[in-house]
Amino acid sequence: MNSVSNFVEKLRNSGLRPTKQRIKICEVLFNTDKTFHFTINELSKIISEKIEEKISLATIYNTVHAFKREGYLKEITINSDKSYFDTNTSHHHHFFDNLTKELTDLNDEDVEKIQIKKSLPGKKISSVEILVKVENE
Amino acid sequence: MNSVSNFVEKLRNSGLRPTKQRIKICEVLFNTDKTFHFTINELSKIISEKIEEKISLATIYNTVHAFKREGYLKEITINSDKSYFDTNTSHHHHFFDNLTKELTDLNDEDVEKIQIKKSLPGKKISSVEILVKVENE
DNA sequence: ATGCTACTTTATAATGATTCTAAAAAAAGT
DNA sequence: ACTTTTTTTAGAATCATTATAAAGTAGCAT
Ligand SMILES: [Mn+2]
Ligand SMILES: [Mn+2]
Ligand SMILES: [Zn+2]
Ligand SMILES: [Zn+2]
Repeated sequence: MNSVSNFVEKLRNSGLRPTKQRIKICEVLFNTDKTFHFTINELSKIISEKIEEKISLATIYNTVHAFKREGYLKEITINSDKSYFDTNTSHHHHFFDNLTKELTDLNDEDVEKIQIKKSLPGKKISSVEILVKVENE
Repeated sequence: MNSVSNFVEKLRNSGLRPTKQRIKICEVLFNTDKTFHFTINELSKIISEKIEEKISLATIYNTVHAFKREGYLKEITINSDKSYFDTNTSHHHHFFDNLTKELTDLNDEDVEKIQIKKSLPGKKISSVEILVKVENE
């Protein structure tokens, strides 16, 4: 489904030249039918496991941030400890299990339409995101 | 409204003895009718401006975290850059203006009841929080 | 293809928030 | 007053992230 030409397009759109390292990063991020959540460190580990040559952290940070800027990745903020990224770029929400530290998608359709009855003068809403924290029953 | 005896109670409930430094921190946090949002660094600055003697960062961190643990403060996570705390401990949501970095309360009553139509097996919801990002009109 | 230039990668250093440490100070207990 | 426990504090350690600057590579024009 996602092939090198697709990665090249994503990189170019993000203002990045398609280098060997960046293509490798794309393979990990986009060469799957399932979307997933990751931290930069996890991504770095996945890359070093799957790939013979190592990619420096600086390159990974730069590439991930460029993709985020362009909208090919979303950043999810749960707590101040860690920054999570998401390859699911559709508008959606999250469950977070504080015990297992697991993030689960909560699709927009799975939430009754949210009505905000307050507004701020001179401001308009640019996004509404819900974080549902869960615990064991 | 909030006086020293009230601060002493909050400290004791949080497992802390009422020392001079901790009472000063309470005065900044709780000796006001308005609730507010702050970062630890901002709190540290406010304290050093309002008070002759200086309180070490370690003491401020420890005290704030003890209050959070006990529920006298809430932590609000907007992005991974900074950790915000909130003296408003009622269940509520937030507006965040990414330009001004300003946080504004959005009361529970100002949001139409949220219905989550999906559930995770073996898990129950412990909190639902909404973050509304705003931008200039 | 060759060379020129701009972009990229990388190792390493810097930064900044938070936490840890251990010694001095303060408070509590006897 | 003396002893023990708790607290404060300065400074060190840690850890994620960002910056730097030198060496490598890609794109483009000859
Ligand atoms: Mn924290
Ligand atoms: Mn970021
Ligand atoms: Zn997601
Ligand atoms: Zn608030």
